[in-house]
Amino acid sequence: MKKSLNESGVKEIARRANVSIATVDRVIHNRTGVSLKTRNKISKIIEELNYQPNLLASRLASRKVFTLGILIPGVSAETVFWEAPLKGIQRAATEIKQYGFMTEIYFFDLNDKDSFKKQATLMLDKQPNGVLLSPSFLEESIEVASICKQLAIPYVFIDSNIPGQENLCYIGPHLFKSGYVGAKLLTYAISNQSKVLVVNISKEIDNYNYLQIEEGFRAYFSDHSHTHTIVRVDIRQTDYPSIASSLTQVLNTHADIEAIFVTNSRVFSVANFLESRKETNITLIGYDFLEDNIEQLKKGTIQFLICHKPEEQGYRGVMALYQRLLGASPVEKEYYMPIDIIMKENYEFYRN
Amino acid sequence: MKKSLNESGVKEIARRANVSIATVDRVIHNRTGVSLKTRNKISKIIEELNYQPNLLASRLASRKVFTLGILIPGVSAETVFWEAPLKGIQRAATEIKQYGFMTEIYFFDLNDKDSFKKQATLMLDKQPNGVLLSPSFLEESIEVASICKQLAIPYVFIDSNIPGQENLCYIGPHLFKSGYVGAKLLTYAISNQSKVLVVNISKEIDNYNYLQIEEGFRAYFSDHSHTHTIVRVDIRQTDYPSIASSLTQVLNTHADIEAIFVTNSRVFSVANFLESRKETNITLIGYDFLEDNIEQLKKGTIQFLICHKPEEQGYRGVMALYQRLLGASPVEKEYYMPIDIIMKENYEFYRN
DNA sequence: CCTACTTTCGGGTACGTACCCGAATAAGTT
DNA sequence: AACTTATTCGGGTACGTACCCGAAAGTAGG
Repeated sequence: MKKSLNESGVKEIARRANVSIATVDRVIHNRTGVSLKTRNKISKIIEELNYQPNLLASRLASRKVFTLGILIPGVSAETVFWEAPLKGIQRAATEIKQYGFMTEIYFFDLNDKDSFKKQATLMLDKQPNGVLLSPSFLEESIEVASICKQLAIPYVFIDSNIPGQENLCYIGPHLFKSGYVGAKLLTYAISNQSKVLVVNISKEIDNYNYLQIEEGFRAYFSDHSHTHTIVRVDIRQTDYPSIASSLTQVLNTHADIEAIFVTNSRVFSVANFLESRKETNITLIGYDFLEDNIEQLKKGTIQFLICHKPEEQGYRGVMALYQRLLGASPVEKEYYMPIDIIMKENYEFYRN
Repeated sequence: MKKSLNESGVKEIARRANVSIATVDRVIHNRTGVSLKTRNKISKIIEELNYQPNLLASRLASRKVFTLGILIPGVSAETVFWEAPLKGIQRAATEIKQYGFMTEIYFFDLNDKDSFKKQATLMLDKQPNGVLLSPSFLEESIEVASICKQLAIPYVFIDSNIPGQENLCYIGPHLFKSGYVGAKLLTYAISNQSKVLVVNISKEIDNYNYLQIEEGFRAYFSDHSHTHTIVRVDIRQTDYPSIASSLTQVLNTHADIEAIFVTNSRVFSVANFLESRKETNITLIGYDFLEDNIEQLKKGTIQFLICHKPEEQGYRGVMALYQRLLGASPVEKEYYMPIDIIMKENYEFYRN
């Protein structure tokens, strides 16, 4: 079994144009040193042959190493979520390593703007060939973006987006629609004219995300001539005692709450709370495929989890840069992740 | 930016073992012509260095061409479903083409056992290096499997499985659980003690699949001390008039049906029927992300679609063979697809 | 017309692996 | 011991592209 003779390829182009391989190569990489006349002739032949460079040979021959800078939140007890994107990033990293891609990951603290700035500087100082970041802090992220733009470094946002930037692409959820779906799921479990509670647990940060989700959530009710009452509570401390005390207060004031929608992955805390209070009649919906959440899903304390494939976000983010730098195929500007619905009955087959 | 000097690689191994590159190569591909002593020495060094061959160089240098034989149902008005796996297969095919993989697709008629046999023979006569098939016909598929086994050709099942075969892997849904999920979704929309209808529309074939789904569906109700009545109907003709007449009859006999569960992708026909009858109070659930189904989902005639990522099934099926033949990484024996839930509110982000 | 410099181009080697061919050595035979 | 045959091994080229280096051709200034 032999490979079919390669009819296209630099060699063939060179033959047809009566020039050397080196000259063809110059045209392909539009380097200098080719007269306009030959350049045109060669370009035309390339066009005709619909030449596709052999990526294998190309990467093998090239001594160039591409460096990718990744800027994401570090994983802590409070940010378990970021385990998944990290895993995806690492998977992509090993995959493209043999193609000469080096990946450097910089972790920042989600509770500390300065750490973001610091890590960003560290990253950019290395002048990477591509950047992937989670734009958790609006202003600071825009600054990173503008520096990248200046240095002609393509950059990709994951998990949350900043519209209007010239990023290579965004890979993450459509938060508004996601909240919308959450509301829809809620309505399956509650009666008319009932009271629902929206819970946001986070340390003031990243409530940019939160706002869009809640907006979508509320939009569903207003789109469907709602007869429900929406109560909301913000919990700024992420430790369990704080959460418990806040929730106790709310549930005491509103004894008739039928359902709770938690806007991020900390649903399990709320679930723990409900469990301890032996509240079995409250429907609970939240976000993300975390171990703690799945545990409560299995027990039935949580009814639905919404998930946006965080691991795939990380993976695709890296691969988008890879594609771009190799120029293999164009990159979609906005890659919205599916809004996946996870229940007790289908969680075991879910791929994060 | 230069690539870091390659510390591992055949050259380094050869240097350390005091042999030539050719000899190292012989050991790596366990070819003959190496004395046991040198073979062991080299093996040990390979172990120590944790040598990973450079796939790029390997594929480039190899003149070998791998052929993959694909055996799946052809796409027709009745089997639109198979568009998706086909698309995935083609995507994978173009991706691995530059690595020297040729893909040949053989289509058979889902209503014609003989066409399956015929296409299978055509495929196997070419002695492909790997086989991907949808084992739609039990006996005939087992025969294909045994021939492959004999010829030492790895083979992969997609969409439905035949347990106990020595296939490289299975890629597809867990049908029982899928039916289970369907039942769960139904219960969100119906009242207690109501009557539900299970509809199976297919020409006698592939009811192997159907049985598992219905089993799961029923299991949910019995697991949850059901108070529901389940009516079922088999429709052996897939044209609309036949479906309409069957359904008319059923709905006339059972006027109090609250929900319908269709066991495959032909839900849209049922939806059309309900629409024409102006039945807006019946909950409808079915399978697959087809254009016709989405249309009815948007209109609200269908409440839920369950989907198992058919396109990804095709893609992954091919890639499993690719991985195996290149020996890059081991292949999971059973790759169950997620059981995805699609509603009006999240369909636009779904990736098939 | 000669020298100095710029532009345009081709030869050739390298990337890491696959594999052919023939040489050297070992084993067996008369 | 001489010769045949089998076994073991190394040299070297090829895969398709990248890129270095130096040669040839063209341009300008005197």
